[in-house]
Amino acid sequence: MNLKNEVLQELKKFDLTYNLSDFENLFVLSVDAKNGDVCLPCFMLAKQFKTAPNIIAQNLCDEIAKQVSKNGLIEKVEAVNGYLNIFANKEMVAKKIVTEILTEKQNFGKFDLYKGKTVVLDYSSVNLAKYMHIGHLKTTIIGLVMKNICKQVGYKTISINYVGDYGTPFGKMITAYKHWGNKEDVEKRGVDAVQDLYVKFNQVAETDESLNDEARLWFKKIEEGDKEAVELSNWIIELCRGEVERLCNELGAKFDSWRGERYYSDKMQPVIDELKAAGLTKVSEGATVVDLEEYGLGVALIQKSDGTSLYLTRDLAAVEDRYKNYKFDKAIYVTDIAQKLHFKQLFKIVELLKKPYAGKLEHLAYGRYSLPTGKIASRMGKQALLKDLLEAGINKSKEIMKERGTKVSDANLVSKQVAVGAISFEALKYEKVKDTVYDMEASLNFDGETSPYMQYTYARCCSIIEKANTNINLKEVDFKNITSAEGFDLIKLLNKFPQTILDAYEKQEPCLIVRLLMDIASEFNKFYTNNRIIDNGVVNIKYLSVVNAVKIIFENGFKIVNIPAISKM
RNA sequence: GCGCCAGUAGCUCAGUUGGAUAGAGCAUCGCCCUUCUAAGGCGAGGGUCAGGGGUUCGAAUCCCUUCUGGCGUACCA
Repeated sequence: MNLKNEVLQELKKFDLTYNLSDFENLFVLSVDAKNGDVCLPCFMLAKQFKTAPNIIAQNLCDEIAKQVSKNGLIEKVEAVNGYLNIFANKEMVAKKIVTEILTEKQNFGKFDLYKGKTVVLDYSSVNLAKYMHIGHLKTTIIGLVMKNICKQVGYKTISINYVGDYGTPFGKMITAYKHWGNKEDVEKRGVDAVQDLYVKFNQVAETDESLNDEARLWFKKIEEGDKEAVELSNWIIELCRGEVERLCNELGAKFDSWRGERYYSDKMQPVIDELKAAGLTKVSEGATVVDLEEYGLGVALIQKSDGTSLYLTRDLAAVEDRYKNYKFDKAIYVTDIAQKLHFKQLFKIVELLKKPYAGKLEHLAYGRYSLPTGKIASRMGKQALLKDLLEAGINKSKEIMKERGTKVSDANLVSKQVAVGAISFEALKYEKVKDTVYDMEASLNFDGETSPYMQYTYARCCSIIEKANTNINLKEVDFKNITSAEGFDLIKLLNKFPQTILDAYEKQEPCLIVRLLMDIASEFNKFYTNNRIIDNGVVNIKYLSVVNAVKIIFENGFKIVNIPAISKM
């Protein structure tokens, strides 16, 4: 239910000296339950009516108090410090919210606002020849969760892992292989060996600039279709691909398409021709560029002076292809904030070309990770790898279950679910734009505000419901005299779920959902400590209905934020 | 140099779009398992909201400015 709106509707029935319809947007949900459910700061009214705010609040309070009816939504009003605090009828509100949740179940918090529309999400998109590390976490998880959020508001979603299987990095790989690689070793150790070669390349290239020239030459050969170059790069990619696919699967990131950059290797010429025909290009220092200075976007490079393509060139070809395939209404690119200018340039060029998808492209940019020791980079070697984090999470969880003597049917599955939850949470817990120092130890601390805490709370709900083993007849549920501590505050939090989904969608901010779920977990644990749902074998139906509602919200919410719901842990 | 982003408790972060006494978790120190899962609950200490101006009934939030950090700024992605 929309508590604020319904309170406003109720207020309209009252006969008041001040016409409140002009001030509807001033009403807010109270932050603190002691100040009621909805409140009106009267300071703006004070200005308009040239009367002190506390007097206006008191006048309103007196008028409303005389008119509140026993069966109305508004139960009580108070005037405090220039605020009019409105207390809703707890019994009615609780009943309505719990009924809505238990009736709508998995559809609670679902919308069909964008029904019939398609959104394409480009996320994860990692370089196949390197290990996935903590720096790849946000794109993968935030992308996946944004997809879920888009689905939740009605979109048809297409998820694309636009993998890095092309470009200068592969020129580097071939160069390194030619200098220091050996076939057997690479075939045997796969991505491990490839990663070592990449590190070696960067070490040597620091002092020997000719190595980079060699790499660019190898990339030129790849692009020109040179047999050896193409075969070598394909070979490396196929050896490494499995590792990325496996990890994405483990994390629950499924993709509709794995079409990577390489696919566009022979589809860029039309794009370049089109840009030329539109008179947008010029040749500068031997390279083909689009000058975007007049828009404050610098110069966009389309073709290097050696004739090879760039990321931007491929992105132009890719977006054209995606529009042709999916006729999307919106496309979201989930990357690091460092690529901001790149996407601004891409979007501007698309606009200048007057493409039908101009204005439909969005860049969801997130802040970067660093390590306590400094920058994180694949060329530094194997640091903060996702596979290690996953493994450490599994071990930690197993250890705790062993200590606690928890008996679950499949300890391997549960510990993996805990680890996946912890990894998802790591990527989602803060506002996306924040730069984050990644501390493995801290992310494996399962006490306090963590994903295991939420999962554990959910397991508590399941355990109670199982033990109660009682069907709820909603008509018999009575919230008479319910207090804040008896679940009313908790119920009001549950009611925020649908609006939070919409906020998360509009702001592209998945952490809003995670934070609400965390607040619910915390409030539930208070509720759980203060009230006995089953007392001496007698089930309190009122409380049990709240537990069921909490369970539904967790299930709906967890599914969106990629945290597995575990019924026993 | 220019542009973008950030700066809140020892640490990591919230702060509902300008509202009431700035809140959580971690860490530290206490308390609570013969009753529904202690991965839990309760309590204590901890603050110049980076500094300085301004806007107004009212600012962590908006504007200006300085400082600090990150990123970008033509042949990487």
